[in-house]
Amino acid sequence: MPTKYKGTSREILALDTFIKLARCFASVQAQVLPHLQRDFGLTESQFAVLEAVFHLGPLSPGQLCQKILRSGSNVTTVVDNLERDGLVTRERHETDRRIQMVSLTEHGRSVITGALPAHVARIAAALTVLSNDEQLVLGRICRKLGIALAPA
Amino acid sequence: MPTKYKGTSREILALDTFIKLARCFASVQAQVLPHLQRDFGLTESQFAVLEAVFHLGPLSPGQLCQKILRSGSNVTTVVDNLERDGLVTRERHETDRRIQMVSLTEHGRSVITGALPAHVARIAAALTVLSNDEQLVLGRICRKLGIALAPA
DNA sequence: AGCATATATTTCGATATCGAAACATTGGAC
DNA sequence: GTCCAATGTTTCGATATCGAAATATATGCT
Repeated sequence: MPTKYKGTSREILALDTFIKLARCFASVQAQVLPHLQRDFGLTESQFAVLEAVFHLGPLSPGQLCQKILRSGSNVTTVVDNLERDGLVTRERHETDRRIQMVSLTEHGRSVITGALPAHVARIAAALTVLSNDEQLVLGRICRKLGIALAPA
Repeated sequence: MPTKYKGTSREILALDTFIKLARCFASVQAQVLPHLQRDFGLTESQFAVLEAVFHLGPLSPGQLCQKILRSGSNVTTVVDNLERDGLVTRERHETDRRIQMVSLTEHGRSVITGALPAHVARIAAALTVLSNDEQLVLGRICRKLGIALAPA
C-alpha cells in the first residue's frame, strides 16, 4: 500500500499509479546517469543538448528548449558550460540576429558519438526486465498520457 | 518515430519506451509542480519532506533520504530551507547523538494539511485521461521495473 | 521613419542536486 | 579505557533548474 492518503478511490488509484511511475523513472535514471557522468563527464542535460544537435543539426536555444523540455534560462546555462568545455559553439543567425545557433565542435561530435551507444545500451539493459509486450504497452499508455497533457 | 538512433531492434524499442516514459512523467510534473509552488510556496522536495514527516512522524535525514530518493547532502539543504521558513525543527536524538530528528512545527503541519488535498486532486485530474484499467496496468509495469532496478 | 509590440536570449537570485570530503558520534576489538 | 572502523550528518564546489526581469532584435502599424 504505497500511499497513506485518504481520498476518493479515484484519487488513491491515481496517486498510487503516479508514485510507481515516479519511482520507476527514477530507478532507470539511476541506472544510467552516473555512467554518463563518470564515463563521459556529461550531465543529463548536456547529453540531451549534444544528442539533439547531433541528430538534428544546429539549433537555437529556443528549439533546444522544446527538445529537452527545460526552461530557456536553463538552456542558456547548459550551453554556456558546453561552450566553455569546447563541445559546442554559438553563432548569430545570419538574417535574424536575435537567434544564436548552437553547433557541435569536432570535439563535441566525437564525445556524443562515443557516449551515445553506451547510453542506449544501458537503457536497453535496464528495460530488459520487461518483455517486449510490456514495453509496448508501457509506451502506449505513457504516450497517451503525455500527449493528453502536452502544453496546449 | 521518436528516436533516430540506429541500434538493434531491442535497443530501439527500449529507447522509444523510455523516451515516452520520461515525457509522460515530465508532463504530469508540469501539471502539478507549478501549483505547489504558486499556491503554497513549496518545491517538490520540500513537499516530499513535509509529507513524509506528516505521515510517518519525526524522521532523520537518513530516513528522509530513503523516502524522497535524494542524496543525503540534498536532504540537508532542503531541511535547512524548511527550518529557516519555520516549517520543521531539528532535534538531536536522545540516545544516538549523531542523528538529527526532523519534526513538523505547527505551521508546517498546517501548510502540509492545506497543500496535500489540492496536490492529490491535481495528480488525479491529470491521470483521468487514462481509464482505471490503464492506470492499473501502468502501475503494474512501472512497479515491476522499479522493483527490478531497486538498489541491491 | 518612428514606435509599440512581439519574439529570442540572457541575466539574476533562489532552490535543488550530486559526490567527495570533513566532522561527529557510536560501538566493537583489544 | 583506547583506538579504529562504521554510521550519520553537514560542508563544499559544481551544475541544474526555474521564473521574472532585462536586453536585443524584428515586425507591423501609421
